[in-house]
Amino acid sequence: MVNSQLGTEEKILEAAKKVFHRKGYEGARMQEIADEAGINKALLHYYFRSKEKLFEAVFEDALSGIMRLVSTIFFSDKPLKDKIQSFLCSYLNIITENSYIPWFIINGIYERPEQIKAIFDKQDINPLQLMKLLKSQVRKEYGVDINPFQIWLNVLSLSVFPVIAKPLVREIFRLSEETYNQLMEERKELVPELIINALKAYEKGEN
Amino acid sequence: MVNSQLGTEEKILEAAKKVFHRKGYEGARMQEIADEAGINKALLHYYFRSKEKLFEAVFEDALSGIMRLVSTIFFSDKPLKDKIQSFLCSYLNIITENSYIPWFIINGIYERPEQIKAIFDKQDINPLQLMKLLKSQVRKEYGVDINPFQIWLNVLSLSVFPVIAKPLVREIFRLSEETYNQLMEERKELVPELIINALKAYEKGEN
DNA sequence: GTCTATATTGTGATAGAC
DNA sequence: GTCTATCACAATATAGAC
Repeated sequence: MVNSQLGTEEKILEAAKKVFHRKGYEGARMQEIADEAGINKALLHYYFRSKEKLFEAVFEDALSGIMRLVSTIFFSDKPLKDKIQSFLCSYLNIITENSYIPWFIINGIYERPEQIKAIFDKQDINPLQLMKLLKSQVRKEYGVDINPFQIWLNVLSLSVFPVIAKPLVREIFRLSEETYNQLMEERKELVPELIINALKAYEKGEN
Repeated sequence: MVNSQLGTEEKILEAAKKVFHRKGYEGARMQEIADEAGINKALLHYYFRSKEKLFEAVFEDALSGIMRLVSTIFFSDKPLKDKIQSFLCSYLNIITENSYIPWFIINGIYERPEQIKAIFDKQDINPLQLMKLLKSQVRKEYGVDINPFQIWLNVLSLSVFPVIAKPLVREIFRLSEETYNQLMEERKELVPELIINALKAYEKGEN
């Protein structure tokens, strides 16, 4: 049950986030969202018309959140290593309270590719700008020319995958919640070093 | 429509793979599987009794495939870098024809945690054995003591995430299928180097 | 705006003929 | 073993009272 201080629309949105984040579009049930919000199904349709529209609102919220985080950090003027570390820390802290979001976003494009593509088209942040910046920053700080998409894939992979695969990895190796969180904590140092080391190695190889 | 040379049970299983891999449990429809197999719904139940059981067969197949690949490569006696590279190459080649499998497996534990845990319990390969081997191999080859889980997380992250996130990344940056595949091809060299560089850097730092 | 009741369709599963 | 027909129920969505 969601905080009853909120207006009805907000209550619905908060409930919908909880359910969609956890179950995805196909797995989510309007009834469950209504229960979670402490209202009945009819009101969901009164405010959002359809499951599809409600999902859209939830997805847009999650997407804009992560995009805002990325652009705030990576369009700043800190050294690259600091950016990567800030991103990782902020990301992991957000995820602590909302660990289903990364899966939810990736899952979205598998479940509803057309709808999600339309949502992306509405975003105003230009991701190619970020790649340009990344490329020039690497050239300036490390004196090497590297495909920025590869660096970005590395950053995302090392940051996001361990969060998404957490339930699976925990099950495979029988790791406690605590043990796994400890691993993630260590990665806040380890991942930036890994990526920067690679750039430095490249730097030496080039000269 | 699946190859009509196969027996009915095999036809069903192949059709079920196609549909479940692509849509997951919740998104899949028994009707669609029947159509894909060129038979009717009743036969699905005749052979597999329920959607749950059919899903179980498909999931076990996918899981045992990837586990067999991992253990074949990592329990061999090649140098670590060769193992990582072999894994990445084999993995990416398999994925080329079956690009939904990584998502399907991770998604499974979000959609059906209890069922998937039971399937894991039936697997006979011991993953902790692999971590022990990894740890001792790193100590022998690089003279450093590192938490093998971190190394393994890095290998998996850098190999698997770019496959899972492919539809999303392609959409965000408007990359063609061809361009993205080219990126992946480059990673067959890039990723092993990245991981090995990190170990070498650690080696120097320790001495 | 919010509720109850209901329409409508989708979907897993089974019965029973052949 | 395979099919058609159908059940039983779940799920989205709407009608209409208050």
